[in-house]
Order: sequence, then C-alpha cells, then structure tokens
Amino acid sequence: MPRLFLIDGNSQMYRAYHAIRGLTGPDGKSTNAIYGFANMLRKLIADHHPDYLVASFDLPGRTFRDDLVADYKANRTPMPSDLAEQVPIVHDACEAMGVPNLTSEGFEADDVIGTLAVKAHALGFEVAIVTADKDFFQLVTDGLRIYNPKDEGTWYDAEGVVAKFGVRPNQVVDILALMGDSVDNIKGVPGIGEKGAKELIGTHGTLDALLEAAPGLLQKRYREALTQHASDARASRVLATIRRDVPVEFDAEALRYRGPDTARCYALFSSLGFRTMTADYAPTAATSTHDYSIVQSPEELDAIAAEIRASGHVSIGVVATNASAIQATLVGLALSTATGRAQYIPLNHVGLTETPNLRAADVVARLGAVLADEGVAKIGHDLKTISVLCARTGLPLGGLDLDTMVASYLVDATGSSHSIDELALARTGYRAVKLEDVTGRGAKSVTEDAVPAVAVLNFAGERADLPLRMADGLRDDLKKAALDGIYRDMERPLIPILAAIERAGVRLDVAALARLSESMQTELNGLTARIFELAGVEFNINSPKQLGEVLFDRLQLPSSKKTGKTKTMSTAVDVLEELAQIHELPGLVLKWRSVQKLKGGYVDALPQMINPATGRVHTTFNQAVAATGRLSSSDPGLQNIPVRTAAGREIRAAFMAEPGFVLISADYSQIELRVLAHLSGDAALVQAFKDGEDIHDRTAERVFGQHSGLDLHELRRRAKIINYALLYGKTAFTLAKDIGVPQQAAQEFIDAYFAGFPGVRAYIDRTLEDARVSGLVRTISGRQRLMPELTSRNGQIRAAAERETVNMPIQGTAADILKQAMIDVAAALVRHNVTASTPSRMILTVHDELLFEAPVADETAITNLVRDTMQNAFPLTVPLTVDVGSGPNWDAAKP
DNA sequence: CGTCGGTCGTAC
DNA sequence: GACGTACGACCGACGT
Repeated sequence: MPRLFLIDGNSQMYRAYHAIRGLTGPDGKSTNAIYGFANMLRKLIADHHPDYLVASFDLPGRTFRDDLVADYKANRTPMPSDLAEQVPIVHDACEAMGVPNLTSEGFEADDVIGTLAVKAHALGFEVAIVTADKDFFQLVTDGLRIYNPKDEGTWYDAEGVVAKFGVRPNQVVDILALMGDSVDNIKGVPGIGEKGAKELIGTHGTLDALLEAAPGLLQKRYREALTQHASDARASRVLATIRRDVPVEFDAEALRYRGPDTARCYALFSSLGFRTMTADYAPTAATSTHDYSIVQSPEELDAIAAEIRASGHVSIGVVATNASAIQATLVGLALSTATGRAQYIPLNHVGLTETPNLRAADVVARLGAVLADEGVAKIGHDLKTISVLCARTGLPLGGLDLDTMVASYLVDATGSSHSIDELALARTGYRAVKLEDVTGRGAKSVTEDAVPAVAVLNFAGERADLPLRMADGLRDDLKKAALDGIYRDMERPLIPILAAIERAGVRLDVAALARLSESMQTELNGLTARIFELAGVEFNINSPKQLGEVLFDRLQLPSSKKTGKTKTMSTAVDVLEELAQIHELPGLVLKWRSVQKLKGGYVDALPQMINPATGRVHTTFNQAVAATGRLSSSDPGLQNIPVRTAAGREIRAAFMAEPGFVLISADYSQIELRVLAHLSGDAALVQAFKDGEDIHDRTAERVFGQHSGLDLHELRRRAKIINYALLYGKTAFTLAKDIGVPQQAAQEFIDAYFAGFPGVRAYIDRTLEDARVSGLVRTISGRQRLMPELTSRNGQIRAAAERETVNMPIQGTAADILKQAMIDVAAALVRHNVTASTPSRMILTVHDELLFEAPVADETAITNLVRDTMQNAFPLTVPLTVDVGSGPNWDAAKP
C-alpha cells in the first residue's frame, strides 16, 4: 500500500522552536526553528521512507473560522519575532527537502491536512499525519494514523487514541467542543474541563445525545451549564472540527517524494551554518560535471599520455579492493589533468562484460613512461598508497608532487581528519561520492571489483578530480605558513621511502611464534585456574567490570579509585599492584593480563598478518596522524612491541633476517634530551652532551647534590625519570608516584632540576609565551602545530595545551631528525647498492630507531654507512650519537 | 550483527 | 586532575 505522510508544518515548527534554544546562524539571527524542523524532516524520511510526502503551513490572514466568531484565536500571544523571521525560511527548507507546502486560502493548515488525509485514505493510501497536536486524533481510523516524531516517535491508531485521550477518535471533537480552548478563544461550556468532558461524553456517547439529555442530568452544575450553553457547545464543535472538504486537489503524482533538491539544500544550510546538514546535501563533483569517462581501448591510452605530457601534470586516483595497499587488488585507475575531467581505466573488474578491463601490460606499455617520468608532476590523495598499488601493477610513479593528505596534515596536523571526503567538503564544497554508495553497506556489500566500471566511475573520477581541485588552495596554505620547504624537502621525499619499506616487509619466524604461543597458553591455563579458585567463581578476567565485582564485592578488597567516565572501580595496574600486597589474586591477574596481551596482540596475531604472496608482514606507515610529526604504524602496529620483558624479547626475536642476511638496528641515543639541550641552549645540558657524559648521572648530581645518602644506581634511576618527566610536563603528583617519594619531595626535585638547568626553564617559558601570541609552536624544521586551546578559559584544557606546547617542538624535532635520517640513509643505500652484489634495504622505523636488512657480507659496511649518515643527518649544537647493532633477528640486532 | 566509547597496556 | 605521541584488544552498551 502506498504510504503518505502529511506534515503539520506549524506544529512541528513550534515544537522545534521551543525544543532548541539559543541556536544562531553566522549572521546572528535565530535558526532554532529551521534547524529543528529540517532535522525532524530528515529523520522522518530516513526512518520511514515515505512514498508520498506533503506539508501544510498556515497562511497569514483570515479563515472561515474568523467569519464564524468575531474573536477567534484572540487570546493567542503573537508569534515571537525571532520565530516569525524564521517562518519563510522554514517553508523554504521544507520545499528544498522535496516536501511541497499545500495551502488553501481561507483555511487553516489543519483543514488542508484533514482534507488530503481523507481523500488519500479513500484512495487506499496508508496515511500518517505528522503532528504533536491532539486535535488531529479526531481523524484517526483504520489506515489513518497520527505520528508524533518527538523522541523515538509515537504512533496513534484508534486504540492509541483511546489509551492516550480516553475516548474514541469520533468522540474527540465532542470533547474539544465541551472543553473549549481558551487560547484559540473557543468558548466551550463553562465549568466543563477535560475531565468532565470525557466523563460526560463517555457516558452519553455524543455531544448531541448529551445536550438532549442535559435537562435531566442529576448534577446541577452540568445540567445548568449544558442547557444554558448548548449553542456555544455546538458552535465550538464547528470550530474544533477539522474540515475535510477544503478545495485542494489530491494529486498523488505531485506529492510523490522524489528526494531533496540537494543544491538548494546545500546553499540554504551552508548559509545558515548547519555543518552536518551542509555535508549531507553538498553537491558531488561527479554530479556537477559530466566529464568523467571510461577508457575502452588501449589506443585511447596514447591520447591520455599525450595529454599528460602536454599539461605537465596528472592527478591520480585509485579504486582498490581493500585498504591495505600491499594486499589489495588495483581495480582501476583514474587520471585527471584538468578539474572536472577524469578518465577511468578499468583493470580488474570481475565477471563483467559491458566495459572490458584493460590489460595491465597495455597500460604499462602506453602510460608507464609518463607515470614514471620525474618531470611530470603527480598529484593525489595519499600518494604512498597510490604508489604502492601502481608499482605492484608495474607502474612505478616518478615525480611525486602534491599529496593533498600530507599537505593538509602539515597545515593542521591536529585537524579532525585528512580524509579526501572531509578535505574536499571543507576546501571545495563538494561532497565526495562514498564508497559504500558504490559497493553497498554491511552484509550486502560487495568488493569493489564486483562492481561494474560504470558504477564506480563517479567515485573513481572524483579520486583524481578532487585532489586537483584542492591543489592550488593547499599549495597556497603551505606557502603562507612557510611549510612549502618542509613539504618539498622532507615529507614529499619520504613518501617513496615509506612505500619501499612497506613493500619490503619483515620476515617472521612462524615456528618460534607457534612454540611461544603454546607455552603462553599453558601458562594462561594455570593462571586462570588459580584465579578462579581464589575468586571462588569463574568470570571473564578481561572484563574490568567483572574483575571489579570479584575484587571489591566478593573478596571485599579495599577499593581506591574510580575510572573517569563510567565511575566503575578501577582495576588498572597501579591499583592491582597495591592490592597484590594483601591478596594473591590481583598479582595473578596482572601476570595473566600481560601474557594474554602479548599472546593475543602479537604472538597469535602476527602470523595471521603474513602476506602469502611475500611470506612477510607489511605494516602501513601513516604520515598524517601524529600531532607532532611522528610517523605511526598500523596493521600491524610495529612500534609498540614489548622490549623490556623476556616475552617481549622473544617476540622481537621472531622478526628475522632472510637467509644470508643480517638485521641491523640503529637508534639515536637520548634523542629528545639532546633536542632539548639544543633548543634550550642550557649551558650545563649542552656541555654534558658535548663532553659525552652520562646525562642521567649529570642530572642526578644537579638535582640531588653530592651527599644525598642514596646509592648512585637509585639516584640515576630517579634522575632518568625526572629527565623524561620534564619532556612531558609531568607534575609533582605523578612524579611522586613514579619514583616513590612524597609529592613535596617530587616538587623539590623539579625545582632543583630547573635551578640546575636554568636554560630549560627559560626555554619553556619562552616557548609558551611565543605560542600564546602566535597560536602555534614549531619544530626546528618549521613543522607547526596549531595550539588554539592555550587561551581556553578551562584551566584543565589550558594546562594540557601547555604541556603539548612544550612537548611538541621536542618530540617533533626528534621526528624531523629521524625523517631526515631516513631520507639521507635511503640515498646512501641507493649509492651503496649500485656497486653491491646484493642490495641492502631499510625495513622498519620506530621513532628513534631504523632497522635494515643487509647481506651478511655487507654487515660492516652498512653498519658504518648507517651510523655515519644518521649522526650527520641534522646539525645540532650537541652531538647526535647512534648505537648500531646487528644479528640474525631484531632482538639480537638491538645494540 | 556492526559500531563505538571506555578501559587497559605497550612502545618511544 | 595530575605525562607527551601513538595502536589495538576487549568489553559492553546501543542501534540496525
């Protein structure tokens, strides 16, 4: 049955106006009613998918009811001016969203809706009136219901009306006639309110029957009121009755819901400052231009190559079967040399005939040279992924120019997202076609290669077109923020280096991991049995909630702190360590957790991530995530493998060299403290590094003096903690807990540190002052982090921003140094490999460490090459020292 | 059944 | 409330 939704415009507009307070647009005018109404409409459509949809709003001016009674609606307070000025815009929004507004001169919206509802119902439509107004209950019948969209939405059929209002729908108007409505100045019968009216109509059935029986009523006040005001009651009934005979045509075809006018919605909502709704209705580049086409024959590729050569640049977009560039199939390639244009080369669509795939060999033969050409600028969003996919198809990319993802990251690393979708919306106003629009959602989705080329064309074309549309703006932004240098000299050269590392991957000792898994399982079984025995109950040790119940309810152990958001009892490590003093179970849980974590996270997970094609694991490096400029690694995350514990070392030992090769690990010694020495210029710190002294010993001397009584080893341990605490802006509170001294003592250490290294204190103050003025901090290389929260009125937020401000130049400069080292070492390796019989390669990077795989014969040569290059990558006022080691596996290679 | 916020734990 | 930057496993509440 076709479904028609009739929207009571005024009721919904008023509801929105009252429900949302204090919403204003860019011009300062109220937008609450518009926003609330539009949101209601959007949700209604999304939730109920109506086939037919129409609204009615009241017209200004007189209606037939004004002719019936002189002062109809006289008591109504005039519409607030901030709502009145929104009314035309609400109408506009409603129509823009594809919902016509039907009215009829001389009638109220209620009557128009009533008439349409009855007509549609008679034609067999299933009708819903969308309103919060109980007056509409009078229209309810089988197949004609009321829907109140408030909260989760409520439906009222005849039974619902009885439940809510106490009488049947056909009695509603009689109730209203008796009650009257003081606001609308419907008189009703004095002395009869809602309760009395329901009682009387419930007894007598109808108003007519009641009036007829009135003279004989036992209750005096009802008898008198009804006999004296019978005509008022009848007149009130006319006023309260929703008309079903208004001269409006029910033209079903005109009311069929055909979706919103997206361009109109976009223009309207963006002018009102509705950000999420703007995003929903933004136009797509694909539908705004029609110059995306599918390459059908190899011959066309020659013309594309010529076009690329002539323009000197090309923007590249890819369609692939999954996010991992190493494993994904390149389904197709989109190329664009001018905004609004794109040509899509289908390569690996499956089981489809209407647009045949092109053979990779043909693409390589005809486009390979121009794509590899260093003199032809390549543009794209996430060029590393694109490079890897292309290279695996036999199309190595040369001349990488603008990566819109990386450029956006440099401009604002902490920006919410650097996805092409969000970037495009913010920078071009276009909403990108979503992948799930192409492949479907959830369980019904298919992989990209199962979709015909014509279906992915808009998606694919945009992947090439949108970066080109954003290119000029991003180049300008880079230049304005003085970031073009670091982009050109550091981030861009890094892209192919990271791509090569990802493609190289690391070899794993699967057998060793399997053995380790087995022994860990045995250990876990023993721990689990003992934990359950002590608890007296079996439970999920991994659930903080269940563990909390066991510890604090069953075992009655003393609870100390609660977690931040959920206010449940914390079972974090420091709490359990404390409890381990008085009970055996918490210590076992800690042991269980650490074994479980390593087993689940690495020992069992890593072998599953081995690429069958290469037999190695290939992580993905993300160049646009960390706020400070560091790289991050994921799938698998290889930058947080345990290093101290025996189990952690066994896991690292499973990362091994190919037969005939060694792994060489090189890491910067105390790079962040050296950066701090350089940045602060603190005389004592600089001198300590220049003299090659142990920095923690030197710190211990300065902080604790010569005669503290503690042994030197303990002093050094504390000094090390203090050194790192300073980098992170640690407070006396946490420092005290870390080194096991009272908070006051910790504060004295911090004071002593700053007294001993006054240059550090001055540097921190200087950094904060500058950042408050400029709103940002920079590394030595000029990488920036925007720091808007330094001026927050919220003390906690401000304090956090201050710690971030102090930390960023230190952590970020260390990241810059490592990136520069990667670039220099990569170049040195290229030179080395020219003459080497077997090439060496870089295979991992972990913040201050680089890992290489080299033929055994070149172990010494590569060790020296790496050490020299890294130590000289970046001139600081203090020396950079690099420790290098080598061995058959990562653990053995650690210096 | 998938998504997502919360908690916990590891690295540098 | 109290340490900067990450990734990820797991739980459990919630929505489809």
